[in-house]
Amino acid sequence: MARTRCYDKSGLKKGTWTPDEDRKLAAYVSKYGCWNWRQLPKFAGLARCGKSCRLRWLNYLQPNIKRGSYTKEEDEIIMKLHAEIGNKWSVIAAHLPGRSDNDIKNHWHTSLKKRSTQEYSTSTDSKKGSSNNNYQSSSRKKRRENETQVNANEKINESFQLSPMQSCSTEVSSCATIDQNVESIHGEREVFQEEIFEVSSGSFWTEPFLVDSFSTASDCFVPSFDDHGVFVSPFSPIMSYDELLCSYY
DNA sequence: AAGGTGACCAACCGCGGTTTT
DNA sequence: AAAAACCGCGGTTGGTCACCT
Repeated sequence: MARTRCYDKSGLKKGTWTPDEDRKLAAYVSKYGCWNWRQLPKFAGLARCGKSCRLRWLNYLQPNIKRGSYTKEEDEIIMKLHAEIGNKWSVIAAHLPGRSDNDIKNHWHTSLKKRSTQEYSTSTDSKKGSSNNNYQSSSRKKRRENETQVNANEKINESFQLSPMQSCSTEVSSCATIDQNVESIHGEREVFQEEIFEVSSGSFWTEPFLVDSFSTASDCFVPSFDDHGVFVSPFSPIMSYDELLCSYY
């Protein structure tokens, strides 16, 4: 499913994340936390925008993220909550541990929405006598045009039924077992040959960024500075490659 | 076998809200 | 108080796979 690689005007990479990028991001966030998404990619050695990093972390690299098919129970919860609160994916996600809002949103659009409209139409079509299935169009473009129309209609309906609810999406920073996530996503464990990332700017970040064995939550990092504004390093001395592998395995 | 279409999913974009300066 | 920076959310797009004709 590789998206074509491309770079935008400012040289930031777009498109599919590579295993290497995942490792860098996972390692960085697990070690230092996400104290500033916009700055993070620079220090993590990634040519990505902060938004992209945040999305990747929240949806795929975060510990305990659940991938794969939805259980019947999960489907029911989504259907029920969606009927109650509409497209509040982050709220719905909060009720489904391990599922990201993006994932739930995709799941809704690809399967639950159809089911939902089918159930709706079976309950009303006995009177109307015709199908309102919007997936009959012959081309993707037409289908999307139809979906846009459906969405507009849904919005009108939702505006009458939405109740205010606070977003409670969790900002992460549990830091365990990131490497397992990366591994499971890419289906392989690659030997790390380039674990030490030299960071180019500033006294703070001239410390090399070391991907170690992905430490625990307590290691999450909040930058601190001394009285002179000089960064106080949380880093331990650089490990040798052998030490690194030992700690990793 | 090849082309068309639907389904799925990863990722980008724009906007609004919140926090910081 | 205002502007800028940042964050999070929801909508949308585009690539790939699988199935059908």
